[in-house]
Amino acid sequence: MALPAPASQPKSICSNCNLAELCLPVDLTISELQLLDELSAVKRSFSRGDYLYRSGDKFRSLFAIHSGSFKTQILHEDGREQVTGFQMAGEIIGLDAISTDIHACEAVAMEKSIVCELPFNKLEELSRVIPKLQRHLHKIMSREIVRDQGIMLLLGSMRAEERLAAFLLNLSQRYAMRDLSATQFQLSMSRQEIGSYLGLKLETVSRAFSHFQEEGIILVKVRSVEILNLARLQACINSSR
Amino acid sequence: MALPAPASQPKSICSNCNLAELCLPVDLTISELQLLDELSAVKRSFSRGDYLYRSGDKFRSLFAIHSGSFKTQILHEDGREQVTGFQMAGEIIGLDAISTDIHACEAVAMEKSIVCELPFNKLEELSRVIPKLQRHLHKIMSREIVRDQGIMLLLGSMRAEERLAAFLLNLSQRYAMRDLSATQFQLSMSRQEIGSYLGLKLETVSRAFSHFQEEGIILVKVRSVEILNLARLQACINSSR
DNA sequence: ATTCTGATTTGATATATATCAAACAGCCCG
DNA sequence: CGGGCTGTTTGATATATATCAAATCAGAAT
Repeated sequence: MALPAPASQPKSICSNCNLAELCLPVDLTISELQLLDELSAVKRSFSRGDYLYRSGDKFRSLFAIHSGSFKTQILHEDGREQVTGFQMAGEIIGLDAISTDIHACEAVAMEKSIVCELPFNKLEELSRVIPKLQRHLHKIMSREIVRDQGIMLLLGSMRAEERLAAFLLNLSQRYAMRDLSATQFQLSMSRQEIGSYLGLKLETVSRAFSHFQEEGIILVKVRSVEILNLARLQACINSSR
Repeated sequence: MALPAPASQPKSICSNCNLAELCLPVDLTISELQLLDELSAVKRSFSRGDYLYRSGDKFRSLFAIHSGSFKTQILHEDGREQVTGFQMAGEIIGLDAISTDIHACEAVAMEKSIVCELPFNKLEELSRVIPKLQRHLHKIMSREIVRDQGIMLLLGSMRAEERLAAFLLNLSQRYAMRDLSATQFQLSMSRQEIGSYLGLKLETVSRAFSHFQEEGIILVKVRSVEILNLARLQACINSSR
């Protein structure tokens, strides 16, 4: 596969956000839910371009994206930057910071977004008391590891068009999971950002889009994409080198 | 940076292995240590080429590498494979499987190796009782996420020689951490495996080695490497494109 | 020591992607 | 409504890496 896609679904931990199945953690008892309220997650909102956190910031909380979307990126001294992911509603970010208590990357809002702050200390306390929450947290972290390894596969062994196909299919699945159209959507990121994520230059991304359109696989007009033939997009990924 | 290297040190959880500071978890009280013994981690040994687990295997345990080393790799349907890491003594593998209860990648011994099996259920139970262990486990998972993102940066934005330099420096640091020479070591992996890890073909890896040698930065004779000039190797990584 | 096998190095060439450059389109703001 | 800005597309060309091929080397088995 590659970009193995949020395997089942990106359940988050944010109890008081109303994303239903997406955001509520598995099946907890009433008393467990009451405990969860202790998290009393603060909500904060962000506009396009706002930083949720920056590289070097002290770590205190994980963040559940309530609405909108973010990108995470690493900066290298010499100005190079690498987008490491695009996160959408129901997903958790900030996991990288647990390791050193300092944020290793930065998170930038791609559009108007609302985020629940989940103080990590409380999360740890609660997950000592609620085994289901503990397991949930572990799964979320592990899922991130699997996702990252999928991207390593993509970057290490796929060619440009395969990468773009994998990217589009991944978006498609994630939209579907949120009961949005799997075949028609708006991209919230630029060609340049897609390129950074996929390890390609923006011109290469643009050419790959154009080529898919010539082939009748997608319809693309700048930021709006329609997938005409999911199967052929899938097939792209298996063309190997 | 890139390949940010096990930030502080790869402390593991395996209480009854005697790797001293590497393998013992932080500072626990006597009673906590006694609890840890409940893990009663079984030790298993492996020869070069043996599988510790395969993709698709049911997940039960994490594994602490007691001695020797492993590689982990993902297989793609069409035969492509991507080495996702080389792990050495004191490091924990299997984290990717927590997500789905199924191993997402496979782990193969690179040499004679001994491994402590850490049943994950017990680990979760214990970490509910020993907050330090809980935190430790979270840090290990987070460290893996940071490591993976470093590799994404490497694969997404570095050229061949930079990648090899980053790889050698990462090995160097990890050997140093284990009180082995930071400048002279044997590679346990082939050019082909290095290539897979770095997203390059084996010939490209070989040429990069040769070029570093011509430049007087390293001395390389097939599997044995001596770094003559750490600073210049560092400098390679910042040459950007 | 000798042969065999697979890994590594090195060279010649092909190819995918980057780079440079220009035209074009969408959009904000006066 | 018309600049001007920024992002996108497209073309021409350069370049890094892959591919193909052959020679060499190292280590294992005999």
